[in-house]
Amino acid sequence: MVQQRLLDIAVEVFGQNGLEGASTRAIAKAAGTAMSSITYHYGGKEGLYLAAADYVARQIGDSDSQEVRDAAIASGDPARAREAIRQLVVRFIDRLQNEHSNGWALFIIREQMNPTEAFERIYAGPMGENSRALVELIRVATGVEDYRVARLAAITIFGQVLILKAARGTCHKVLGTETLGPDILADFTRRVTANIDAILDRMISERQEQA
Amino acid sequence: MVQQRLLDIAVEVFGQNGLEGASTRAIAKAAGTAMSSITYHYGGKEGLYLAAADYVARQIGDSDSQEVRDAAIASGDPARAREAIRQLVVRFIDRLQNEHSNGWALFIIREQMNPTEAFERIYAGPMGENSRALVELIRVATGVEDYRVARLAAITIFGQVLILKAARGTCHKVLGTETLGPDILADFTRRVTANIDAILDRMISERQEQA
DNA sequence: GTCTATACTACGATAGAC
DNA sequence: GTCTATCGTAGTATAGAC
Repeated sequence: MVQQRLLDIAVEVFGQNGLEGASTRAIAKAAGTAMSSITYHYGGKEGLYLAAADYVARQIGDSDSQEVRDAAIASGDPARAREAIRQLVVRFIDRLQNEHSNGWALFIIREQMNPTEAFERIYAGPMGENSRALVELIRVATGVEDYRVARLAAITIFGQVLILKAARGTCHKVLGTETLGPDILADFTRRVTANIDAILDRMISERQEQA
Repeated sequence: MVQQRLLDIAVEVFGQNGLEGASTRAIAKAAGTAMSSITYHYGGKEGLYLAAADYVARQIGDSDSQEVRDAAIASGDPARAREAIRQLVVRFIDRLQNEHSNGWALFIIREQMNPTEAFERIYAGPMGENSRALVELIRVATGVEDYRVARLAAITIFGQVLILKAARGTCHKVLGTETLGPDILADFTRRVTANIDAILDRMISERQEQA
């Protein structure tokens, strides 16, 4: 299907070059169609960009772990919540490792530099749900009720994972490797999950001190 | 001076729109000069881009804390190293809060998406020194000798700070605010420094368990 | 629906006046 | 050194054939 091919390639090219850096000619050619089909199907470059954003928003979804998360939140059990956080993060790292991730990951990061309506659409989907779920899981796991505290913690946890894509160059330089192989990524995952454990424990201590 | 104005604006515009998204016409106009002066002084758009990268590389420098770091590393004192890490991170957050930071911060993040020689130049300067210093400080603070462990920890620490700029849109959404005011940033700084303490403690435990 | 033609705009580079 | 004028190229959009 032409539209599907256009979307796949659009996410890739927009993610790599941005809205202005990408050319509709190149996208159409890579999709094996004429440039005017972009106008026909999406009304133009910006329409394709927004459609690509919607497509990305859908791709982020991860129905498997959603049930685990919701159940953990509903249970109110700190141990289950902590395990759900770990699972959420590990799955996210795995998906970032996937070859297809470069497209949508860069698309999202790039979009946040000059936010347009595309980001609103992306965040309106599973990405926003994941964020809110992470905050709730942190509250359950630590007993911290203050939303601001939980939200800030969620951001620092998310940042530890995101840097793999957002500052890939720095990661390569620091690690002294050209590529991030499976062994390094396994160590990285261990580091992040251990960090999360340490942070959650610290938050519990903070809460108890305050009381 | 024309060249200085050109560099300042180039960093801003390239950071916001990227190499291909930016137009030399717009940069020249904002700098109050003719477009051909870019050709004259820098040989063209790419020359200006590289010059802007060098300019960014210089701006990152922070001679004040450099001495503190080097002294802490040389001392071999875990407590001093830990304090130096905290100072390094706090200063970095402060500088990210600065209004001028949007230019160079986005410039660097964007450059890492499609790395060119510009990133090599930036990393060859204070940015690389800071990275290496952070790794060494972590080794001193925790007693961990394995470089890979220290490097991975450095990346996760850096990521917690970087997300403020790399995923600003998500931060705003999660926190439910349009801007990150000083009070939120103060809480954020407290969260990150507490996280670092917790992570370093955890690393020390890991080392002792392994022994 | 899809492609080819073409119109129109904006870009970067360059030449030349001063 | 700095500006104006101009060229060639590449971009998006659009009209019209099929």
